[in-house]
Amino acid sequence: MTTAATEKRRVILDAAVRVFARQGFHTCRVSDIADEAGVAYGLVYHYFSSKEQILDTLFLERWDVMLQAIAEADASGRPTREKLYAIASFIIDSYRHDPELMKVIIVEVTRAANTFGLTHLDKIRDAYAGIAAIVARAQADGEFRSEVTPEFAAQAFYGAVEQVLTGWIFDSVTVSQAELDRAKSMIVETICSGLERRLA
Amino acid sequence: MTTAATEKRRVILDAAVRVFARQGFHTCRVSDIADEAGVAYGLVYHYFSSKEQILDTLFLERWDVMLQAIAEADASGRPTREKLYAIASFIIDSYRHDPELMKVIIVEVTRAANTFGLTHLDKIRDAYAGIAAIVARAQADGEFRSEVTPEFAAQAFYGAVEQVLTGWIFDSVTVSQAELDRAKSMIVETICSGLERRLA
Amino acid sequence: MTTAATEKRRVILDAAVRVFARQGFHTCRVSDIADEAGVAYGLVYHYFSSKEQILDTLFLERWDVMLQAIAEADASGRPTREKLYAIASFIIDSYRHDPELMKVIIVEVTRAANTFGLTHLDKIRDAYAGIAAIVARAQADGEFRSEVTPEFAAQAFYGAVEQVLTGWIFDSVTVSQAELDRAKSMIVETICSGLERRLA
Amino acid sequence: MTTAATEKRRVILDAAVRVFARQGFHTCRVSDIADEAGVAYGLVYHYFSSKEQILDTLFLERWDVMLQAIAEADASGRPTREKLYAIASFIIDSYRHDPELMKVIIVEVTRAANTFGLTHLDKIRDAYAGIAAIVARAQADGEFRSEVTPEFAAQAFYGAVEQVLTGWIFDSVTVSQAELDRAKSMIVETICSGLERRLA
DNA sequence: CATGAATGAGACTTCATTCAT
DNA sequence: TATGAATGAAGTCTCATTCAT
Repeated sequence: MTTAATEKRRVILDAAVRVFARQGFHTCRVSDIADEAGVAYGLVYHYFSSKEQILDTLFLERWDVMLQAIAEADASGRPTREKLYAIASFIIDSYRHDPELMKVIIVEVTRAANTFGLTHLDKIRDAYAGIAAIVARAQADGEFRSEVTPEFAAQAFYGAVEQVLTGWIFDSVTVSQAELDRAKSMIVETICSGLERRLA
Repeated sequence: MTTAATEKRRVILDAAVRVFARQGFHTCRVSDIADEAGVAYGLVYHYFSSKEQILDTLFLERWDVMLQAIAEADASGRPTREKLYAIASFIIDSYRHDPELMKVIIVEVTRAANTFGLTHLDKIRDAYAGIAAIVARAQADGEFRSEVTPEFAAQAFYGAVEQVLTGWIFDSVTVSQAELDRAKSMIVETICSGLERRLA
Repeated sequence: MTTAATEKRRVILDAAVRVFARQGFHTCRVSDIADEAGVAYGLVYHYFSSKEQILDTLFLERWDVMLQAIAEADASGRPTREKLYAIASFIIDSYRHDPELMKVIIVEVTRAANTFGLTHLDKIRDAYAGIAAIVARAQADGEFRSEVTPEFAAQAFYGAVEQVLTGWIFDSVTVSQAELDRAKSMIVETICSGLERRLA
Repeated sequence: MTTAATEKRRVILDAAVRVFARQGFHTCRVSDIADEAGVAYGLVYHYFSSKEQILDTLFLERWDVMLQAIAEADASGRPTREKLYAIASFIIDSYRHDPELMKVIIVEVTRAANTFGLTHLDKIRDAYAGIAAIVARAQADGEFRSEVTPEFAAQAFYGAVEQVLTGWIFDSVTVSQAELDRAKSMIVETICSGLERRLA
């Protein structure tokens, strides 16, 4: 595989992000992707075996980076708030860096698990599990109270992040850096305050 | 319109819930709905103008009841925790009462706003706005601190509820009454504790 | 069959004329006719066995009157120009009296013989034959020259009349009485002058 | 677009002529065209956006040639009878050369303007206008008398031609060259004699 | 690697007609 | 006579995928 070949593959993937973001996975045609990429129809099938595999690729590329970010946060010895702040930051910064890709991943994959055939459910749950692990450790350390399960805490945290992103995605307005940072703080502040052990 | 006529319409709607829940809106065929309902193909089009309109009808029927529940919670003079508990209860009890319908509404509508053409975005936002109003009132009363916006608070609350439901939906296991009640408590406890003003 | 029953039948036929004229036979639905007539769907099938039979009825009702007018013109002892003038008059006056009915007969039947399954071809040809008979008699009398066949002469005459009507039908403007009369004269003058024996 | 590609498009068009002529536009299915052409169903939609567009294409291809023939007749300095003879010849020779195509154009388009949505009305009228222009010139030159309008003259002429063709089309017998030529003469002789100024 | 013509199964929707009341 | 709910066959168009060049 030459470099040129690899580049075409990338061109198609990038075009697919724009097309999926604009028209939605189900509504767009493979030819729309080819057109957007400026390549011939058949070339898409040279690099990918199906339309779905393109979405798979886009999702996995990004999600694996996120799983890694969660793992790193967990492994760092920092305070729990900082760990969760790092994760919220990673996701929100991903949105800032490539809002179309995040729109596709959230709208077409994580929020559409049913339609997508439950293919990526395990991968998605890996993220919740990673967050839950951080919470469990905080509970073990007495930092977080144990009245809620780590699984629920992860759902609340991730649910808040995704809900905020979803709002931005469908508002179709550009979000300022300040707003992005404000959101990170609000999420961590609210959820962590809700989870922390209260002093007597 | 006779009673019999109305009943057939209902039979079709109920069948559609089961089919949408089982196969997904995009994947199922109109004939699947007709078969499930035990009526002729064409009768579906006698009562509904398209497959999409069936989903619209199911969503609006239920969502309007929920908007009403939110409005009632807001109007009640009860403490904020109780208001939010009432809302979480309403949604979770809806799930217990008819998990398939809730699956359809969440998976095919509220979490699929893009695919669905943004048709119901305003309706969906009405719910967030109703919750935000409750939070805003609590902040005005000094009960909740003002560091987070009511809009974010609503997103965090609703996001947590939906995330929990989504978990159940894709676990495809029956959830016990105790688990349902536990979830209500955890959601309200976590989010409200996160939002309440702390004593000095 | 009571009078009331007969009247409903007529109401449906009259409604069908308007609907066929407005939407075309192929494009309209039987329900459109029922709606236009203000009767229930099924009643149309009480009086007529099919949509096509309604058109058949409308056509035959009118066409038989025209065949009679042609026969009467032929039987009258008047000069040939007057015979043909009577026929052109009959057709054009039919248009003035009920343009929608004539539109339906011409557009959906006489000019659409193929689509309509050739059902009425013989009836239509009866009209040509009647006109041809008049021409043949004029040729036999030495009034018309014999260089053209009576069949062709009938085609030229009827073709001119229908073409003029078709023009009005698709102009969708109201035609004044003067224009109608002018057309009668032009048709007879042109065709008869073209057919008459020239003096040496 | 390679030559092979273009050829398949032509194959489909030619097959459509046969199918439309045999079964009628409304009665035939797109699959009939594909079968007749010996190509896959979808290929029809690769080259044409709808069944109607196939008919459009067939009509416009031929009609534009006819408009050109009319324009050339008008532009030639020849006597009016020769101009009109050229036009009648063109149309009748078109029928001899490809009776199925002419059947389709006349039955499904020019005589079915209503059904066809009036799409081509302007194009059709261009032909009448071209003939009317020839008549108007003859009137201005004193060759034709001015008692009839050029528009009517064009209708009478074209109406006669189309009526003759329609007769052949529905007779479904092969017409000899002699009959074709005879028809040309009769049309021109009759209409022109009817239009010409008479000597005092 | 690159092209885009060719394939054909599949789904929605329409609507003439029937029939129970 | 009158109603309109119920039926289901039929047809257009879409589009993912394949394949010859």
